[in-house]
Amino acid sequence: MNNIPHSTQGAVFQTPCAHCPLRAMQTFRGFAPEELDFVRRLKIAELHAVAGSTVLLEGDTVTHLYTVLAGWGFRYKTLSDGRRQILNFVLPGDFIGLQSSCMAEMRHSVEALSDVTLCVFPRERLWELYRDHPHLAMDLTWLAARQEVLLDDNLLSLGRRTARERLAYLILHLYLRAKELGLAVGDEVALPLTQQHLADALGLSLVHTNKTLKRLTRSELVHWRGGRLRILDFDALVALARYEIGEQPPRPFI
Amino acid sequence: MNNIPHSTQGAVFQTPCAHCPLRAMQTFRGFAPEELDFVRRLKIAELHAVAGSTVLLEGDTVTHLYTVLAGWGFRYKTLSDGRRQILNFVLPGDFIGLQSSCMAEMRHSVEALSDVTLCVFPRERLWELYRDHPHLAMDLTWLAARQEVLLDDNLLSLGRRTARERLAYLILHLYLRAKELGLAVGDEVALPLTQQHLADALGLSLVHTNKTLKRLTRSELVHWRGGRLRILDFDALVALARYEIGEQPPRPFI
DNA sequence: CGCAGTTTTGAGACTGATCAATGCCTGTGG
DNA sequence: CCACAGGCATTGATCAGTCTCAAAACTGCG
Repeated sequence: MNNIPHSTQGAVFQTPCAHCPLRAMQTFRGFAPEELDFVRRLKIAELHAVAGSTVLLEGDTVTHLYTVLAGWGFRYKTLSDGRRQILNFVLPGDFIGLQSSCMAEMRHSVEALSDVTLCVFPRERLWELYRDHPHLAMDLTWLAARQEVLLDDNLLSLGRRTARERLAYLILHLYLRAKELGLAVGDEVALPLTQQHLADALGLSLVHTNKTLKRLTRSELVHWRGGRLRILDFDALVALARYEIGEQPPRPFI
Repeated sequence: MNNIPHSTQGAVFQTPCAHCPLRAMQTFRGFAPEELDFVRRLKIAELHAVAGSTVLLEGDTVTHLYTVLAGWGFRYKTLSDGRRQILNFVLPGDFIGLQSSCMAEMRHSVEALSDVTLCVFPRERLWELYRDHPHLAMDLTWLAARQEVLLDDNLLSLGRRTARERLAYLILHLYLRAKELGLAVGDEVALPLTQQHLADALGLSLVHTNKTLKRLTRSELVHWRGGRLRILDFDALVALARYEIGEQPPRPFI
């Protein structure tokens, strides 16, 4: 009982829900006391995934649901010959694993980009949430709907934007999401990505991604050095990407 | 009161929920009596959209939710210069408009491909559904999660498949969805699409789509004539597209 | 210092885009 | 019954964007 090992999926809650770092943020909506209480009891563990590790694997049968507490990750799928497509990036507040409730097997994988902390919820207790906390249930739907909006945007990008526009779009997207979570310092963010990740998210080759990024750098729109992204000309990026800035009411999370 | 006009959005329910054509299908799960009763009262109208008409427009503030009862449509987004991307196709049983519950404005449009019949639900009563019918609430989440799975697949296609593979994938996807709904006769389906629609769904130009389709026809994989699609070599298509056939439990719908 | 992973660069090949016609149906009006 | 218009499908020629291959230059780290 004593001397609990420092395992990846320990029984110890390093982060009590009452002091959830997400709740402190302005972007996220607060909980009613009884909701907080329920979520606290729903959380059965905290998972620490090391940078580069696979959190979920396509084909797995998953019995847990996760909320990202801290860190960056990405969802991806691969074709049988190894071609990989990053579907989107996973940031704090994102809910992972809902798909497993409608598909027998996981249809995508999730990998940690940085060290990632996740709250773990047992899938079989999801029913309790729906039964006793309709408000939280709506929040889950809200999160799913938001995912869909992001995927739609991405689809438009892959289908109809040129490489340059696509990269500008992705950069803005990442920057704005990071900023929303307070991860940006002025016009600068630390992105734990390699250009290979960008390429796989953009549906481009590594080489062409590099050349495109170089062009964006040379025209003084952005600056990318060793994982630090700096937005030099926000408006020009927005124009280039034809970025639509969508207003959102405060986000829920679980 | 008599002589009710044959309006697009009449107050008359041509299709009572008790005899919903979807319920008769094997793919869809049944309702408990009280659920059926609730949904029946939730449905406030039936909308008939003529082929080619716009059902929902990006930027609109939408106050209704819809279930497709019959017909084909598609969701799409456009860039400010007119480039259009079809996000996915909408078939009977699909639920439309959930996104509006998290975004102030619609982030995509929906257009009818054939004449389409939709059940109309008021958005503001969604809360009642969550509060009183947790089972239906889970169904909604299920539907949203399934959407996400489809979008993920699509994203992989646009990002990493070649034109040929992409087309094979889309054709299989459409065929299997139609078949699931009993819209296929043997290896043949009537698809109310032009090649322009295919192109916009695939992220390709019209010309290249045509040439690619021609190649698929010449190699005896499919046959496409005036809106009729015929699968000539299913296995070869599956292999070409690297199509993953995912098993699904019986679908819910609202 | 040397390695492994990443970024950068150049050259050439190829996929898919664009432009420009032409052909093919189907419905309409004379 | 024919002429014609409008929407779609088809084709060829050329062009541009992106990919692949190959190699070199960097970077952080043990």
